[in-house]
Amino acid sequence: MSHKRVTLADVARTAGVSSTTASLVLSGRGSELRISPAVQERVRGASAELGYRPNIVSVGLRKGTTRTLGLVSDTVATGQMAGDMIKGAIEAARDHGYMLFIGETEGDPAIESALIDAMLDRRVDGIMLTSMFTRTRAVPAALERLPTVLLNTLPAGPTRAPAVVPDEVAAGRAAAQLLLDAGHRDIHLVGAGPGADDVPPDTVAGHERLTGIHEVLHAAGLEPASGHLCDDWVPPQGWAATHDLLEQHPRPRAVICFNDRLAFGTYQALQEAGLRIPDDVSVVSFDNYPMADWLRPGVSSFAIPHEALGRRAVELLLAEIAGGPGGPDVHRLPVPLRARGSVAPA
Amino acid sequence: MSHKRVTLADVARTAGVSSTTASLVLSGRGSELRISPAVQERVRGASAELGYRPNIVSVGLRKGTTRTLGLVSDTVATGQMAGDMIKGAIEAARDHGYMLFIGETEGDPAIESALIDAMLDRRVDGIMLTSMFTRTRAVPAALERLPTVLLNTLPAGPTRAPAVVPDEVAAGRAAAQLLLDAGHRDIHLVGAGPGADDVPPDTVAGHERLTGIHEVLHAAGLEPASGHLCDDWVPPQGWAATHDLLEQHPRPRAVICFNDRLAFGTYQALQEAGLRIPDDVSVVSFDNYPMADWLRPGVSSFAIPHEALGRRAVELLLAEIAGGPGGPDVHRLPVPLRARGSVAPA
DNA sequence: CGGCCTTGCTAAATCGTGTTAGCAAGCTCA
DNA sequence: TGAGCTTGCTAACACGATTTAGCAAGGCCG
Repeated sequence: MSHKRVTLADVARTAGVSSTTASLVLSGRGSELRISPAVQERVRGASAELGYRPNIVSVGLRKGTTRTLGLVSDTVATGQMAGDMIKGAIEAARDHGYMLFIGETEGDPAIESALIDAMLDRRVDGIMLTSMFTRTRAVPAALERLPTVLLNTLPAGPTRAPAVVPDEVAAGRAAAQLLLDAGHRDIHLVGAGPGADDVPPDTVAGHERLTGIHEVLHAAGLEPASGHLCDDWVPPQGWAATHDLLEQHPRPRAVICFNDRLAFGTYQALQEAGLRIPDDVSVVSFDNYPMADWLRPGVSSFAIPHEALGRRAVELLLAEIAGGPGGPDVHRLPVPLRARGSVAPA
Repeated sequence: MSHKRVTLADVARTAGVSSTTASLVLSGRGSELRISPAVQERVRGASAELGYRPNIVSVGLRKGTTRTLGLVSDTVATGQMAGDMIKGAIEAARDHGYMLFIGETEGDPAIESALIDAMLDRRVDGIMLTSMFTRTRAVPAALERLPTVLLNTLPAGPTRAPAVVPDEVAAGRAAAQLLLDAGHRDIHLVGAGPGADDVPPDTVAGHERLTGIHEVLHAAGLEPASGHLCDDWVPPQGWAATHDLLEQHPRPRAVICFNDRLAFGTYQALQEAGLRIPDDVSVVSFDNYPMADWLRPGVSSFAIPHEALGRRAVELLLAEIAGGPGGPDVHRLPVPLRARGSVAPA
């Protein structure tokens, strides 16, 4: 608290002009309003010399804009996904001179509402509504008049807000195609399937990945060789599902796991059964967690572009703030394959 | 933009009083300054009826306090650790009516400096300097006059800022003691050791855990049976280190892995060598990643209290903001054991 | 010579709140 | 009865920027 921050009035005094003049010069409207080049130079010099930085709080009061965005998430503690998505958002925001408030609702509507209020109290210029697993949700009424973007989330009802999500259907198609191209015909599913409705509740990813897989298999005149629904996609369930699979089909040749944690369980079960990857069984998976690299051999996995999702959401939000159209478009980002050693020809 | 937000002046007008009176009543100084109960009631009624919420930007300009904190991290994308620590900080902040700016430096001093400036521009009330792996760092001069707390980080030089870190020495002691209590005498180390200086550079956790392990072993008249330094604590290195270990000692009985990712690699190598956990080998580890639960059997691991660290940092910061002492104390939080099935009697 | 335009700058209002100083009315009391 | 006190409230300024309106000086022109 000792040193006071240098204020616009200080700059003006040093340059020997009024603070109006200083403000005009520093906001670039100097020439437009006929401030002489000599004075402009003096103001800029004083500003640089004193190390002047405008007080954004004051600007916020005057202009109603705070160069601040809010990110409302259901949880930020879901490992890599959360981290990368937030990282992308933070970086994109910083690139444009914005800062990010981050809040967490734990799925509680009361907390969410309080959080949104807290952000509105601080006059954020826009808000991103995020979920750490892709899902569908309604947009709170309070946000219909503030620039808003849905991140990793699809709107439940009609809304002005655009959405940014990974293109999971395409990823599902690519996963099935990858195995078909390797010559496999009997493709087992761990995590969801075999029917189109055999997916964990409330998860968009499961539904869309399965849709893509079905599309490609049907086009080739095939059905999944088997499907094993898991309601929580963690290694123990992947292990159990693969265990079931092996009882019905002792020598599977190709498995699609619905994410890398399931794949971890699948690896454990296959290895305990004495089956080698990829020589005996080919495995392909989704998410591209760090774990995909740590399994032996690494599992080929489709990488959700978390960082790009966060980045794109910020860019859409800034466009909306700048007065862009901001239609309720759904932006689907590609989910590229990270090939490792888990797929071999049939 | 359509509906204007309701302002203090609106409340005052509705209640038929001056905005001074409304301000006094709503800030609780009404009785102190002899506003009659009847008027106080009217003001509060009007405020509730209109749904008045003070404009924090304006308050910030007037009082210089924004009810906002900054969290400056080297990276937020390091999985669970980052997420939980940030989650703890966010929740503690919210509990006290504060919001959190989160920024990421990627270890670049220029970005860090720009980030701190951006937060100062927005008049944060205090800043937390965080690292996602425990390390030592200097406090930028710009922060010596703003309330500051180091989170998961120790100060390199003299500073006013207190620090919050996990008590890694105690965790190291407890790990060694756990194996000694189970009757083990030959204890192998994967990730660091055997000598006190055999630690990855710049990591406080490695150094302190090793110190604790040494303390307990020495007190029992023992030395580590072997030590295997890994410069990056990831599964492939854990696998390689354990591979080395098995060449020197084909039948190890007890292993301390310096984190769960190393333990993952150790599991892989032990299982490939046909050794069973815990019947043949006991394994204990640190960090308590989700992965610790996913290994079969789960690995007993010392849990870094990430959420508590974040929470405590916010509490210290708020105490400092409230004018507390804010001495340069180092707060060490306990690192409790999460026992699973990876340790058996010798 | 008086009205009008241009040039180059500034005074003052504004955003929404907190805070200091003080005012009007009624009461007390010598 | 009038000085002084209490009660209950408000006017006005401050925070630090932006923005609107406008002023003074000089030149031009009929």
